[in-house]
Parts: sequence; C-alpha cells; structure tokens
Amino acid sequence: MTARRARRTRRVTLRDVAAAARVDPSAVSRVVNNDPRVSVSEATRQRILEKVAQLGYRPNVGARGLRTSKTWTIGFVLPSLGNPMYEPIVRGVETEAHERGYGIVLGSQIEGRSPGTFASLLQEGRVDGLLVASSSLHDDFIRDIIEHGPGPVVPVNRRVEGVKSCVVVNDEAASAKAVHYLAGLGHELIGGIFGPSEIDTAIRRKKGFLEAVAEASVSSVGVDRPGWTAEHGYTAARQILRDAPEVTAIYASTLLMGLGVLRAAAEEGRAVPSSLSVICLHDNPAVSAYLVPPLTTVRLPTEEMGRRAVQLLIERAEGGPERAIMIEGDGEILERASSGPAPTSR
Amino acid sequence: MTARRARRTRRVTLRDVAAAARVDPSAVSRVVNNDPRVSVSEATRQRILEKVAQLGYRPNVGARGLRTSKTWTIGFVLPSLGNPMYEPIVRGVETEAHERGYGIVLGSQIEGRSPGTFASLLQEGRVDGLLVASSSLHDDFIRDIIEHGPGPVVPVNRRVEGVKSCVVVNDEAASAKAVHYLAGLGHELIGGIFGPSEIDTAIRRKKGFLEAVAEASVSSVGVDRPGWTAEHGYTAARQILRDAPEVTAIYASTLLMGLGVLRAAAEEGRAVPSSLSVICLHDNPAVSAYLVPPLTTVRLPTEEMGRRAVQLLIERAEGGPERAIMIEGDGEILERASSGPAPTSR
DNA sequence: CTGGATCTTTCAAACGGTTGACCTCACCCG
DNA sequence: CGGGTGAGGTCAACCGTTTGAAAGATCCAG
Repeated sequence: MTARRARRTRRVTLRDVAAAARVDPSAVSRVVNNDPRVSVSEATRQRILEKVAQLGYRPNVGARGLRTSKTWTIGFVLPSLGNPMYEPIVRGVETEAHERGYGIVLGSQIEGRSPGTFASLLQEGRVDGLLVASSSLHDDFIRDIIEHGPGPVVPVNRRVEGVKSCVVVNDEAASAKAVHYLAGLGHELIGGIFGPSEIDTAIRRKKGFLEAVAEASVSSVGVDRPGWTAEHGYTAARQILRDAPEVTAIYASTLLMGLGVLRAAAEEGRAVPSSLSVICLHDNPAVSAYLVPPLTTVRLPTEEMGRRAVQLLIERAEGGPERAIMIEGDGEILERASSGPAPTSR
Repeated sequence: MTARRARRTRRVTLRDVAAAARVDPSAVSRVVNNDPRVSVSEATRQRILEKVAQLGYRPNVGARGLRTSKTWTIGFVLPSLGNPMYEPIVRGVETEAHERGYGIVLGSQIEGRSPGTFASLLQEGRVDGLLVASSSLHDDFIRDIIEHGPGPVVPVNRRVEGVKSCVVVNDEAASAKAVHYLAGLGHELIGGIFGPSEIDTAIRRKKGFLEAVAEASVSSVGVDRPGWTAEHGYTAARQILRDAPEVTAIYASTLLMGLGVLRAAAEEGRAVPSSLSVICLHDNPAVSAYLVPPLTTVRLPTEEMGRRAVQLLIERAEGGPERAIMIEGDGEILERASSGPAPTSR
C-alpha cells in the first residue's frame, strides 16, 4: 500500500524551532527579531538560525500582531481596477509595502458599499491603516471612515476637506503644462473635460487648466462630468464639438476620457491631429501608445505617489504627525500622434 | 484650554463588552458567534447584543484566527492590474469573498518576485488559501508555491499540469465561436494571435481556433507571442499583415492584443472593418466600446469565474476535495464596428 | 424537602508570539 | 574570599478569542 501524502504539513511554530535548537522559545524570538536587549552567544545564534532555515520557520503574523498590535498589513481602498491609470499607483503601493514587510489588503469600492465596510478593516484589526485612492468617493464618505476607524487613514491622489494627511501629485501644474503645450502649437480655442466637480482632484485639474488658459491668452470651453470613464469623455467631447466646433484641441482629465474623445472625434468626422489635437493627463504606455492614433499624454509620477503614500501611512501608524505631501514636478509631456500644430485658419 | 481630542479610540474588545454587560467574556463570544451548543437566556442575550452595538464591538480577526486557525482572508496573486480583462475577475473574487466574510490580500506578480514571496502568505498564516490568476507564470512556479505553502492553492483562468483544482472558462469554445463568426461573414483566410505557447490558457485558445478553422474549411495563419499585451498584439499583427496580406480577418487572444491589432492595421493602411475585420476574446465594455473603431469581442463569464474560484478555495480550505471547474458557455459575441463581411474579392 | 435533570453562566486552557524581569554562572577585583 | 558585573539564557505574563468542562441556579417530580 503506497504511503499517502501527509494531509498537510503543519505550520512550523516558534516552539518547534526552539525544541530543535534546544533553547527557550524566547531565545528564538529574540534572534529572529534581532532583539538587541538580550544577548545570545554566537554559537546558539547560529544553531537557531540554522534550524529556522532548515525547518522553514516563518512567524505567524496573527499571533505576532496580537502581542504587538501591529498587523503588518495595509488596507487599500480603490475604485474599479478597470482604470489603467491605477496600475502604476498599485504597483508603487505594492512594491513599497512589500519592501517594508507589509502586505496589502484590497478594499474595492463596489457600488453601494458603505463606509462601515472599510472602517471595519481597521476595527477588526485586519490592517494597521488605510489608503483611500478613490477619486469618486464623496468627502463625507471618507471622513466617515476616518471617524469610525481606529487607525490612520490617508487619501491618495486626492485631498479631503478637513483631513490633513494626503499624498497627491501636482495635477494643477500638469494640466497647465498641457494647456501651454497646446497653446505653443498654435491652438487658440481649447476644449477642457473635467471630472466630478465636487472632488478635489477634478477641481485642481480644472483650476490649472483655466489659469493656464488665461495666462496663455487663449480661449476655452470646459465641461464637467460626474465620473472619469471613457463614456464621460465621449459625451463631453460630443457636446464640445457640437457646441463649439471651432475648437482645435481638447484636453481630457484622464486617459480613459481621452479614449472617449478619440471616438467622438472620429464620429464627428474630425481627423486627429490634423483637425483636432487631443491630450490627456496620466499615462499608461501599455494602452496609450497603441490607440489609433497614439495618444499624447502628460505623465505624472504616480508610482512614486503610491510609494510615498505607503511611507506616510506607516509613519502615521507609528505615531508620526499628519502631513500633506505633494509630489513635485509638473509632469512630462509624452508627445504621440494625437497632437499637432493647429490647422491654419483659412 | 481646549480639550485635546483623544489620541486614538482604543479598540473595543470582548472584555469591554463583557464588563459592560456584566457577564463573562465567553458568554459574549457565544452570543456573537451564535454558538448553538450553549444556551444563554434571552434576557442576557439582548443585553449583550445591545452593548455590542452600543460600543461598536468587532472581533479581532487576528486573535480569532490564532484560536481557530482561520484567518478569513484569501490571497490573490495576479499580474499587472493594467490589463482591463482582470477587472471583472477581481470584481467577482472581491464580491464573493466579501459576501462570505473573507478579505482579499493582493499579491501582485511584480518582475522577479520569487514563488517564496507568495508561499509565505500561507506560511505566515496571513491567508487561508491562495488564488493564482496569472496567465504568465510558468507552471513550475505555481507548483513551487503549492509545494511550500501549507494551504490550498487554486489556479484561476488557467490549468496547471499536475494540479487538479482550477477554475476556467471555456476558452476553446469561445475561440471557436469567434472563428465561426468570421467564417460566417465570408472570411476565408484568418489570422490568429496567441499567447505564450507553454501556458495552458494560450494552448486552449489556440486549439479552439485551429479546430474551428478546420471545421469551417477556411485557412489560417497563426502567430504565438510570449505575452498578452498590446505590444504583443501589435508586432504579431504587423507580421501577419506583411507575411500574408491576403488575410481579411484577425482573431486576437485578448483585448489588449486586439488594441495592438487595430494600430497595426492603421499603420499598414488596412481599413477596419472594410478591408480587415478584428475580433478578440474577453470584453471590457468600458474600453472596447470606445476604441476607434469599437472592437468586436467575445464576452466570457469572467466575473462568475472569480466567484466560483473563491467558492472552490473556501471549500478546499474547509477540507473539501480537489476539483476542476469549467464554467459552461461558449461566450457571447458582442458585435461592434471592427468586424464585417469579407471584402468581395476583385 | 430532596435529588436529579436542565438551563444558564463562569472557569481556565489553549492558539503562537513577544518581552520585562529574573536566574545562573564564570570571572575579576580589591 | 566576598561581592560586583556582565554574558547567556529562561520564566511567565500577556495580547483577544474560542471552547470543553465544571459550577450554580432553577425547576419539577417523588
């Protein structure tokens, strides 16, 4: 009769290691954690480390967390993952967290999920703190989470009224840069498509756009939308192209919106870029470079934003002060085929 | 002097509730968990529940997990989130997990992260099981995780040789359906673009494609690529269009690849769909509907795949048997503007 | 009024680590 | 030779829950 494979290798505990190395569990714990307060001879240290490696011991985070009240886990609330601009943020968050020994638990913002859902991540001791990257949650919702969650909460890529901590990029400057770029190409009437008018991120983008328009002495026609998707970009662009067909360029607040603009242009018979230039904020080269035509974008340091957000959150979890971080830089224009000189007026 | 806001509301514990309700902590525990083995008078039950609500008590998952060796958390390994086709899977996984009281911890597959990284989620007792949705990890890599992780691991959207458990959709049938659809439009030479030739998912899609090509008595020219991105689709399509310009339709294995095909077509001067039809597997309407032209796709029940995967994993974590699940259905063709009748030969 | 039987409640031992305090030597110095 | 010192290690309590078992309370029949 063949030996049945063991049902499941039991997890290796501190005690197992201690027994194998013939020392007290506390000694193992101190070696594993490099506790400087208690000395262990080099010989036993080696013996312990050897057994740790040999048995493949890994401390149980739950038990450790119980004692130290640290879970080594960060909660990350974000909207639909379908938006390609979240990819670099997630990568930044994941990488930084991983490097510092933290895990990430996902809190997708799925239709109609209440603030309590996210606050309970904190209440249940599942996470040490919460990152909120959703740019479509209402401020109240986020304040509600903060109110009921016993732990730090840091908004990412947006600010929330009354909440000091946050990590953002300079959306305002980037939007302005896009406008100046277009103005530099000779465009004199520029369409602008913005997000939900009550959300900080949308407000800052719009502000940067409008100020630059004034500064560059060009004209503009702007439209707000209650979301950031391709559909929002599409309907907004249709509206602009119908109401003000003289526009020769359109600025969109997000990559997906830019997608919608391209389609609207095609449907309205506007060739891009000869008759209409299109530019948008936030790049994801895996997508934007393969559109027809490839989309000109303003790249912002979003991966860094993710990393810094994790840093700030950990800092706060360890008792650090509230801070607002704006990552410097006005972005980099990635010029692709969707933008070009304004058509010479006839 | 104004009162300083409390530094942080301490977490409410079982003992706090017990003290408030003047009962033993164990009574609270049993009420909270509806333990049927021990009875509690209706009066005290009410008193306890009242205090629970009043204090906002939520059991600490870490402590509970320590005792019960269940973390109520599932690990989810997936590649870059930039791929819009993962969105529905993630949504399915997240929703189902949430409904069953589980949390999701993310394990992004970031360049050069070793199997150990993922296995340690299990070893550290962070999760009860692991879902692996990456269609670009090598089989060995996944077997390695399974080998070292003390807990169930379920591949999603792919099968792994030697691993029975998995959840997939019928990629083969869906690919075949795409081919028959094109054949039905009169296309007689169809290009096929596939993923990494050693990955099960790519193999099944290719198989379905080739069998349908034979069945429909049309010809084909196929290309394998070592990944699934727009760039892979782009280079593959260029190659096909150059080597076999007579093709009148191209099938791409993923949405992003389809994107690349559209761009290649534009660059080669092939109008879509009048001179070249394009279709791809897996839909994400937030993207595909806004391309120029909107992309015809085959939609598969990927959200359900995510849900079923969670179900199977939980089942396995509770001691259930290994099972392979294929979600029925050959997909639904979402006909958009990128496909049409074959150009009539001159 | 007494002795189960039954219902309600409490006790205490885990789970796997961490950590302040304590113990035991050997060694050194005056 | 006594005592101080420091290195090397162990003890035991604790973190917040769960859960088998025991203890108390209540009730009913004899």
